[in-house]
Amino acid sequence: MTAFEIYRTLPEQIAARLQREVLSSKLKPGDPLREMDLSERFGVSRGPIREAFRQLTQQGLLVLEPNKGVRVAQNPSVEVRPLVVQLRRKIETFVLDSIFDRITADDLAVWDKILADIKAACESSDVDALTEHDLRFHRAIVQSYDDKDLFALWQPIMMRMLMHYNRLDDIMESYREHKRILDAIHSGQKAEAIRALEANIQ
Amino acid sequence: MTAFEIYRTLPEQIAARLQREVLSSKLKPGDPLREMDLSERFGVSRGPIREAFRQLTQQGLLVLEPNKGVRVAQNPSVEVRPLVVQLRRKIETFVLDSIFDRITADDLAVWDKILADIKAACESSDVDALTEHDLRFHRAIVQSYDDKDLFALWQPIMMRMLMHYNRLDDIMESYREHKRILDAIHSGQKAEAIRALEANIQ
DNA sequence: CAAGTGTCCATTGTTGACAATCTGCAATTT
DNA sequence: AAATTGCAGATTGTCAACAATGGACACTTG
Repeated sequence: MTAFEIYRTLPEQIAARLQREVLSSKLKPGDPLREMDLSERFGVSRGPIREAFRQLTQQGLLVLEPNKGVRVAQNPSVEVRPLVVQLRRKIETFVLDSIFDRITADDLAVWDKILADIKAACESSDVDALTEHDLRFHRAIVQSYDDKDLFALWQPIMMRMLMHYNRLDDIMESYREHKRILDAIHSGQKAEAIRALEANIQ
Repeated sequence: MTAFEIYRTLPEQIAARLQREVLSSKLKPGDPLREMDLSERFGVSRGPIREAFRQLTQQGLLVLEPNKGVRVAQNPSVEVRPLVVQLRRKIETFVLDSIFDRITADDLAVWDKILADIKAACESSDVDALTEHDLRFHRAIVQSYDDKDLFALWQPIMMRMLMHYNRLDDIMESYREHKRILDAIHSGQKAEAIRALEANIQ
């Protein structure tokens, strides 16, 4: 189902696990995370846990208060959310516009595969899986630009949009939106692809 | 000269010191930072150093490679820089537009004080001081919106624009640009203030 | 009884020792 | 001679013990 991913370091593995739990609302905004609990759970000392906390804080999923520990971040305020949407649109459309003529068959094959995962998640109404593959889809596009700075700026914006993913009444609509993007790319319609991408980001 | 700032934690103090050295190009892109060197220099163990590294990595000033340590980040690519400028404009104009009618006399007094520091830096052609006060100026505006998410998204964008601050031939122009912003705010001209702010961000 | 003070306990902050990993160079092999 | 392997030193990764901090609750004090 999900592509096998390699994590080089212990903290990365731990951060990935915790990321899932936050994005799937298994961990809810405001929930405290205690270093010792997690060090027992993962069978490591507190050092790697702290490093994982650092990574997730950078992504905006956790907030850190000195001497008080970390908590799951609150959702962005309703006032700021429209701005976050605009920022993400600017970045992702910049990427798609820039790379459009350099997209390879390999790129598309990967994206098609992720689209299939999105479809499967939608058909089984698995919201958590949809969130995960939605993230994979857009991350794959952004990373195709291959610029560390761009990715570093995009990631915390994306994370803030993914927290509590419940925009759609009809979950299948998410599949259709992503399919429109890839269909347009397949047929070389740049403007239409960008339009479909923007429509998906809201 | 510079307002006294309180840092709650050891890593914050260390991060602030290193931030200055990166922004003033005392530390240059690609320079490696070794944990043990810094732990000796600051008289602390490696733990707080690592935490400081984490904060600066989040800001985009350092890049971390597992098992290889951290280096000073490279400047953003010329292709990405225009996008970074647009993102920063979107955020700061959003803030100014949102808070304009709620700006207090206290806010303005603080901003005027920073403007005076900018003026002094320009008059003495102190580029490092100008960078510092330029950062303080815009940070003060963004923080007046009082939203953690907004600030967290803005900071790494700002940092990437500040690395190697050498946009201007005439350094005094920086003072004039900031003065135009505050003049417009003082006289209640919102549209003009936003225009001046956008002109300053490039 | 309200406001302030002190103590205890849970939790994070810091440290130094040890383990794992990477880099550069020299010895070896083909 | 070119490529590969195997050390040795430098550097980061991990750990467990100890110190410092913050919050809750009981206690004093007016």
